[in-house]
Parts: sequence; structure tokens; C-alpha cells
Amino acid sequence: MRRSDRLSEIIEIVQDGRLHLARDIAECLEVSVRTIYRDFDTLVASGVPIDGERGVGYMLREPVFLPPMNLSLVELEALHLGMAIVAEAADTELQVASASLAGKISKVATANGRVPKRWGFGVYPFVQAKLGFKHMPAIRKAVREQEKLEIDYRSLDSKASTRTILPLQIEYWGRVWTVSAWCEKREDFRAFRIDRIVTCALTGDHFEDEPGRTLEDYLERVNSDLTQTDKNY
Amino acid sequence: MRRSDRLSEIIEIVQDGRLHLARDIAECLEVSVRTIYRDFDTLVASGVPIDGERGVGYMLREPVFLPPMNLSLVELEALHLGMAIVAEAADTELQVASASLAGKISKVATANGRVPKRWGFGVYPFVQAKLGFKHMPAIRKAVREQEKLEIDYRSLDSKASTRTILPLQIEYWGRVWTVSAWCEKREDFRAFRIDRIVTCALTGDHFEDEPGRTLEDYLERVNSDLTQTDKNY
DNA sequence: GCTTCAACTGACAATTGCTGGCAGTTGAGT
DNA sequence: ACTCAACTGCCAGCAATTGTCAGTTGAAGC
Repeated sequence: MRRSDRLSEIIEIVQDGRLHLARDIAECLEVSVRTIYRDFDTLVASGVPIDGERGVGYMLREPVFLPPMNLSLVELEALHLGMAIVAEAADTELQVASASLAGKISKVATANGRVPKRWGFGVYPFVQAKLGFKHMPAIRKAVREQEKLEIDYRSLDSKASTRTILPLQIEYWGRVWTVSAWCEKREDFRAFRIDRIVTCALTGDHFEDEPGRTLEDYLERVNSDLTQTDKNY
Repeated sequence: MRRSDRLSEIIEIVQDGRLHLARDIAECLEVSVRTIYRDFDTLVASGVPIDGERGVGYMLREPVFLPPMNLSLVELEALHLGMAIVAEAADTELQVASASLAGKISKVATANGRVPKRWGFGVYPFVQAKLGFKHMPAIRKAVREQEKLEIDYRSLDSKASTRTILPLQIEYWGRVWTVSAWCEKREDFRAFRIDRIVTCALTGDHFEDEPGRTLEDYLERVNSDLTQTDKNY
């Protein structure tokens, strides 16, 4: 096995975000532990963010590692447009992230003479965009990790209610954001405008997909009855 | 110089999308030509899309090469949200590209156990989104490459006109797209709704930034007089 | 304070892989 | 037929990688 190949192998092994011992990796790749130590030196010298702690093991500092990739020019353009929109239309955390991502990509792709210096995408702020982002990060987390949420909601006709919901998807409507969820109170799907959620608490309760309550079920329902979703927010 | 470092060096050299001779690269990196041939073998074996043609030289097949990178989870999330929006709100070419990019990224980041299977972003179609995309690709190209455009425009009050414009920026307004440009006819900045451009031709004329006609000048103007832009479409 | 664990470091001999030079082949274009 | 430059195989020399061994270091637990 070539050394350069082994280095990629090591990255793939460490990529799961868990702790790894040099001993295990050495065994797995059939080289000596000493060699693994040297390999980690090389990787760190090349800028791969690996932390080694004495008596503990090795771990990737940044959760997501992207191996070398090839993009077409159009894909790169789509990425920059997407980041421009997100930088304008989403919550602060995502705004920062999109700017940072666009920066990272620009930096490494700039060397290429065929990449335009400027992408020329502008995005105009949406009137309601400033408000109602308070709970976005929490809701995004809940969607990602399938965690139940407890929310105080104030509907458009000003009726307040408290519910436990199983958030399935966040929707972007151009001016407002909604979260579609299974509502335990109503025992049905509901869509909530994020800017009208008063308080929002992560319960810590994980939920699994259950027949009749999945995102797919919801989307099917929406498709079969397009007016249905509009009623709830 | 370590071999693995030289391999990255070679990629950086070839990255400009132009043709390169093994001889030149060898000279630049101070190794023999034979070594360069071996290096290209290694790179190709590792999946870097390099084409070598006898009697011609070496070239990167895909225009943009992304070196290994590290992203935070939030950056990855921003990327997927951005791609979801672009997949819904932009022209066909960008739609395809955004889907393809999201797919590529998912594929290589899937191995990591900490990356969610599903991002849970939905984007609802905008009413006017279906129409008016006909000229988007051409306009995007013109903005990227600073090329003059000749357009037939039909303003909101149905007045038709033909103009030569220097497109500076494409703007996304949530429901409509506009292109801001220096208009040679009016000798001033104008913003045009893309869905109201009847015909649109790339002239092949390249233009450079000129004082008073740059994107920066335009943005300054817009900032100082917010109502100005709304008049023109 | 002692022990344990596993990351680290340094040294050295063995070996592997890389390198340069050379002589030739191949395929495309002129 | 000729040129160009990518490619291939071979070989000797050398530089990089490797395993072994014998340590040190820092954190955590007892």
C-alpha cells in the first residue's frame, strides 16, 4: 500500500468523529504503531485538523471532512448563489456559516484562472426576515436529530396554545419560514410559522419515524390536498 | 520536498484549466520528467480527473478542483439549505447543478456517522418562478465574464425597448429575479426584471470596470436612494 | 504520590520506494 | 515521413519510510 493512500485511509477511519487509538489503526492498516504516529504528524503538518491527546486517542476536530472533489463551474455558481441567499434569508448562525463556507471555497478555488473573481449575485432582504429567527437554530437541531419540541404558539388569529411537536421539515416560503410537524395535541400534521412561535424548548426526547407520521406521509398529504397546509398558519 | 506535497503542487499547477507539459512542471518542481510521469500515474490512480494526451500535454478534465477541506456541521447545513432553495428558485441549469452538488457532497460526507441522513429543508415553489428563466443562463454568463448584452425589454407599463447593457449583478427578490446593469442607451444604471426580457443576445463584447459604472458605484447609489431601483421594473 | 494509559520522541539499521537517465514505443497532428 | 510529447521498461543509486527499542510526557484514576 502506498503511503499517500494510507494517509487517506487514516482520514476515513478518523472521520467518524469518534476516538481512535494509534494501536487499533496500526493493526487495521497492518503497519507499526510508530508509523501511525509519523503519519499523524504528516497529516497535521498538511493541515488536517486532528487532535491527539495523551492517554486518550485521536479525533477529528472539525466534524465534517471533505475529501478532494471536482466540481463543474455551474455547480460552483449554484453554491455561491445558494450561500448568497442563505446569507440574507436565514438565521444568524446560518448566515455566518454561509459566509464562512463561501469564503473557504473561494480561497481554495481562487488559484484557478477560470473561476470568476466575482459571482454577481445580490439578494434583497425580505421585509419579515429580520424577525422570527429566534428559535431557528433550536428547531433546526430538533429536525436534524429528530427531537421532540415543546412550543408556545400564537396563531394568526392570536390564539395561544402549547403543544409538543415532532418536527419533520423546515420550509422556506421566500418571506416566511415554517416548520411542519406531527402535533401530539391534535394527533395530526400541522405547519407552524416560525416567527409566531413564542417559546420553544428542546425536550431531549428522541423520536423515530412511525408509519403515518413521517415526512413522506406529510408530503403525500400536502400533495393530495394543497389547500390543507395553508389553514394552519 | 515530500512526495505527497509535490502531488498537491502538481494539482495546483494544473488547476488553471490550461494545458501543461510534463517538461515544464518538472522544471518548475525541480525533478526529472520521468518522476512527473510517475506522479501523474499516481494522481490518476487516486481519482484526480487529469487527461494526458500524447503530443499535447496534461489538463484537468473538471474545471474546478476542491482540495480536501474541513467544514463545520452548520456550514454543511447552510450548504444543503442553499442547494434546496436554488433547486427550487433558479433556472434549470442551476437547478440541476445544485442537485448534483448536494448529491456529491452527501456521498462523500455520508461515511461520517455524525452527519444527519436528512436535512429537513423544504422550499415552496414561487408563483412566478416557472416563467422568465429563459434568459438566465445567458445573463449569468454575461455577468461572470463581463460581456455586454443586447436585450429587448418590455417594461411593466408594456413599453418595449431595445438596449445594450453592461450587466453587473443578478438579484434575487424571493419571487422575481432582476439584473442590474449599466444601460448604454440611458447612460445610467438600470435594473431589469429577467422575466420581462423578451430577447437577449450575448454580443461577445467584453467590458471592463470603469469609474462610475461599476457594481460598487451602483450599490452605493442604491444605498443612498433606496427608491431609485424600484422605478425601473 | 503512585500507577496506568497512550500519545509522543529520538536513534539506528533494514528495506522499501522514489528518482534520474536512457532507450525505446505510441498516437496525434502536420 | 516527421515532429512532438505522452508513455513504458529497465537499472543503479539514493533518499525516504519503516520497525524495533528504549525512553518521556501529560492526563486521569486510585
